[in-house]
Amino acid sequence: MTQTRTTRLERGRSALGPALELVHTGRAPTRAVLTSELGVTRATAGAVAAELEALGLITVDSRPHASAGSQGRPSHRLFVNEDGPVVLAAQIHADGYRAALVGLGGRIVATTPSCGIIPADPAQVLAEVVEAGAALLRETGRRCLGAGLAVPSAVAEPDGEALNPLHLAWPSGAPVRELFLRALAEAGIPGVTEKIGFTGNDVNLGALAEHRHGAGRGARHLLCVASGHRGVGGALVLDGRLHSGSSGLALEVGHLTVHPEGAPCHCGSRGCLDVEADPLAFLVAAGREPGPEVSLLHQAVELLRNEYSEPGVRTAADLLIDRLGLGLAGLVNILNPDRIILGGLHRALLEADPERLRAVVADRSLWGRSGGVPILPCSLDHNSLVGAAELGWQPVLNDPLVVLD
Amino acid sequence: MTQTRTTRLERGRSALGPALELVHTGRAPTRAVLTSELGVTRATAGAVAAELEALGLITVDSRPHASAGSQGRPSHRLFVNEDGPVVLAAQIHADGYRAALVGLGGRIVATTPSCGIIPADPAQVLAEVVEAGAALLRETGRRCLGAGLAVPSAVAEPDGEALNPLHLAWPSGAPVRELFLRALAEAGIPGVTEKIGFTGNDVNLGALAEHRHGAGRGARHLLCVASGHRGVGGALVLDGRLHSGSSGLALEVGHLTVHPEGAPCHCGSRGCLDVEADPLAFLVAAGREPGPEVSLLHQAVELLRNEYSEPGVRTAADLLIDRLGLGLAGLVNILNPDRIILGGLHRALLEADPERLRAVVADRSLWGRSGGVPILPCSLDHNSLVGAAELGWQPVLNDPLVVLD
DNA sequence: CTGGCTTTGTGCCGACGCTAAACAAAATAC
DNA sequence: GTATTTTGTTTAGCGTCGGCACAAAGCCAG
Repeated sequence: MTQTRTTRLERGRSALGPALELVHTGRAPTRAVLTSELGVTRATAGAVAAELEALGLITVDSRPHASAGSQGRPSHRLFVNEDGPVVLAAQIHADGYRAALVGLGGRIVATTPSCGIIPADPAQVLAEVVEAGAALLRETGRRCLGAGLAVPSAVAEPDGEALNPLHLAWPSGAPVRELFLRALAEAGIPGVTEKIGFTGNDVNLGALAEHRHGAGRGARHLLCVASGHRGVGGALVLDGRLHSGSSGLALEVGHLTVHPEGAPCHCGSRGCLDVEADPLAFLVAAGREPGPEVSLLHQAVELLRNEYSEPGVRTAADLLIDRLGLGLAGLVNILNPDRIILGGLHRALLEADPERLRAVVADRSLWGRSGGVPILPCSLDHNSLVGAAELGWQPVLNDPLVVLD
Repeated sequence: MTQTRTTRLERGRSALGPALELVHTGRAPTRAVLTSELGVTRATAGAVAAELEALGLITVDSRPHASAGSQGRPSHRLFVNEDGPVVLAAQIHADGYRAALVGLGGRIVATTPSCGIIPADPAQVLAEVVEAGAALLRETGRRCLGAGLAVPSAVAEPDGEALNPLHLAWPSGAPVRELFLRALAEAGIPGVTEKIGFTGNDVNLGALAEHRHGAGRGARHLLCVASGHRGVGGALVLDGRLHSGSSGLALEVGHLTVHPEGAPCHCGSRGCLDVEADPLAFLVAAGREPGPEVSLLHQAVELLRNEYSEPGVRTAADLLIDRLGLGLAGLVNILNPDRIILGGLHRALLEADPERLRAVVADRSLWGRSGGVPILPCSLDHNSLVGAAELGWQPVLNDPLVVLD
């Protein structure tokens, strides 16, 4: 119990938020790093750390630990408080929905199994998933500071409507943010009064999670591309902030042309990435009849992992890698990211033949410098869920004193 | 002479920079607006304005002026100081080079005529253009606070090398930023010691200028596309900041596929925007033999403006509008900007048939909401030059107290 | 083991940049 | 002319952070 806090920090915009974000994203393991990262003095960093500890958000390990061999006094280490508050995260996807409690640092504290049936009524789905989350809160007794939701469709800003949720039987334009907030209010979940944030596209939120806690950590301009059930989604994190466009419709990368003579697409064009490099396209290219029992993504990934040695599967994979590479090269020319992360089927394609994909991207993007961008598989389980939690954490990261209510 | 400044503001990060930027971009005509835009109290806004006035950067008109009919005490109006310091702006383009002095607010105070010959040695060109700028400084007796340079090629970060300057006889990889800084030092221009900024791609800088002073003012996500001599350039301003990618190569939009069966491009693909919608493509489509006397851009724009009624010209224009629209639609799907500004030949195409272009973009981008993005012609003369000046102004906008040296 | 050296953490004081609140000024509304 | 609205200024005060001195805790040299 360190009660020796002397400089009382009061509510307002101070270094508290940035400091918490550094610990949250694992970039501030000690007070010393906090000092240099924030650009403040040791005195300030110490006071900020003490305040965050007093708020119950972080813990400090004062015991001497095996130091890294450098001389000088060893630092005390800072951790997010594993037993601290959580946010409620919810995800709707093609195979079902899932609720979880996520702590600082992006750690999933508790989760429900994925429920496999999606009712056609968005309000009912959201009420069910929020109730599942509320049950987790009751079981664990954790304090809840916010909530976030990931949906498998574009989310129109500023009102948060789900546009063209192709994988679900939902109507286009369903006001998911409003329905989610209403469900939270009905379930008595606190900390969700604000009208901003809280709902986002799953690929976007997965990208945000990867940037903060996964393979995208440290990237300045991060591009994520992932194929789920049908179609291809993209997301872009610029200087730590999600770019979702002026109305939430950015990175609709599914309609890049990657095969001019290719299959027709519902958008009216031909050979779009959406129809040339998604799970269905892979199964068809490999000559398999897609079955209805499990998701197309699951079938495609299993086929790729288990039967890659078969020539037909290998050929289909090469074809999709080439198409995907062409699309990524186009994005590289436009966005010039310093890292690319792939999810879903595209992750499996990358892992099947990393060199082929990298070569295609480097070959078709301008100048080797830009073409040499690292391409990595995503590294988090349930990254959309963790990303949804980031939405709920954001007010706390902006001003940790909101914890005091 | 208002000497009644009481609250002395000292060097450091205060509201001075944001306040100056608001006046600079014309978004703070009065102290009252400054108060609300900065989110500070009237007392602070007043002190900040007084300090900026004392620094010689802005002027205050205390005389009563014809108020806008609203009740309450009329505001005093704030202006950038027309007789204040300037920055040296330089531009290299296909037709020559030009130097200018640019004040706050993006106003061109003095400019040289465009010199029509570009020597093959970058160092010599930059020495000449800087010397022309130095001569302007001597003539006008203005104080110089910085400098900026616009070049017609991608500029690789972080070192500032010109990549593939197709329009010039320069070698690719010429270290233009270093050469520019050296020329400035030789000419004794002050305020250019820092190693960051100061050199950028002309379309990027034009976009920045349009965002701050022209048709892009107020846009949150601004996309600019322009065709100059050959090829097509793009630029993106996000939340007021230029996105030039992780290595300065973003928005190389010239290789979007807009005509799958189109002409081969040096990038290895076919039907790229670069070869389908630039001035040469237009002249060829209209059945004209491009002459060597003036620039291709000039020939194309003149043809479009003077002979639009001729069927062949009209048909060629429609063709290019369709190609350009396809490329813009692809960009809209990826970037979801809230405004698009066109320059060069594309501006002329827009003005020739605005409805056709808007219809193509709306038709080929997803969802009307995203497709309804406003498309405007650029509105500044010499926007690249003004944008280059913005690079020079940036340190002053970050901390106006640098004026004190 | 002892005495430097280096790095980290803390207590104290002051300064800077802002807010809050009262007051003053200049216009319109009635 | 008086009330109301909006803008600008003055004064007091507070919060956050920098500067500095000092203490603590580990290496390293002898």
